Amino acid sequence: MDALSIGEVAARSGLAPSALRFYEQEGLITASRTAGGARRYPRSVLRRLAVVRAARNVGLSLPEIRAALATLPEGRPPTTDDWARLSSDWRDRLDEQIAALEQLRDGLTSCIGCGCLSLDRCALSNPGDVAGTGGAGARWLRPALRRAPG
Amino acid sequence: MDALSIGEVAARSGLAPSALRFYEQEGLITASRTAGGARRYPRSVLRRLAVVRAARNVGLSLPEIRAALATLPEGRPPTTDDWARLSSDWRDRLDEQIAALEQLRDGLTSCIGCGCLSLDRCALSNPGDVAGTGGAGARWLRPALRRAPG
DNA sequence: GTCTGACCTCAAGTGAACTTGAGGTCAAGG
DNA sequence: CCTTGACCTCAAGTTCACTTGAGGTCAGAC
Repeated sequence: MDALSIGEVAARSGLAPSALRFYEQEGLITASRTAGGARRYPRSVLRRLAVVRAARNVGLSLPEIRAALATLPEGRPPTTDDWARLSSDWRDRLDEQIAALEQLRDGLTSCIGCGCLSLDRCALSNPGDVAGTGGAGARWLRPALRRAPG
Repeated sequence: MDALSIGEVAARSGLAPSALRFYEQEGLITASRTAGGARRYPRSVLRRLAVVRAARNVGLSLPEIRAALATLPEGRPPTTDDWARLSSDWRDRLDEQIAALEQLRDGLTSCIGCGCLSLDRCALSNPGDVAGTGGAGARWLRPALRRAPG
């Protein structure tokens, strides 16, 4: 009654079963097992997944989310205080992202029609630096928004 | 005098030589060759690369940028009108991204402390849907901002 | 004449966040 | 008993925007 199968959690959360297994592997959620080896999730996993999704939307990576979740109690839903702390951190992040985009947009607006696009000085080509990357692979900054389930 | 080597273009644009070769391969820029086979770029490539960077900052993919560049004259710098058209399109994109982030932030703000995070109704978990993905691989929405060169 | 540095090509690797596929188990229904 | 469906594991594939590495060419300085 209180134990959900992976299929049920997938349906209710909008995540694919493969994503749920992956999240477990990454330490974002946990599951008990039936005698046969099938995963059983407590209902609270849905709320936890909602938190994960919110964090992803804010632009956190899975390791960062894991760290944030580690500050929450594993077994029971987060208290009002827990949630207030996390969500206020995330709001700050969003504010930063919005500010960066606005800066870029304003630079763009002031550039329209001027053809000024010079490498060192145009606000468009050189938005306020936001983060460094380093290493190989695709290097982009935080994604703005991710899709929510249908 | 008017022909730049790949090393010079890399230094002036802040892009790695490998990135310049890659962009050429992807059809974003072109280069002539010396007798020995080394690339020679006209000075205008710097402006073109600035446009590419601006477009990346706005969140366009390389194929999208290629399409946008295809509407510009290849040999000479874009006219004021060309640039006005592109940059106004991009500004609209930025406006959309900003609006989506603000919606998310406002949902987050209204959620702080309420612990309401319910799967179907919370604005945080379900921001206004912005785009669909589909297919395999990493699926995130447009990155917010990319770093400019030092 | 050889060394150095800048350049070349082509194939394969990188990171993130998952998905896909192959091959197998388990419980319930007919 | 056999099939169907839901589940399991583990390895490999996917996208994007590049980087890295191996192996080679070429021009100028010493």
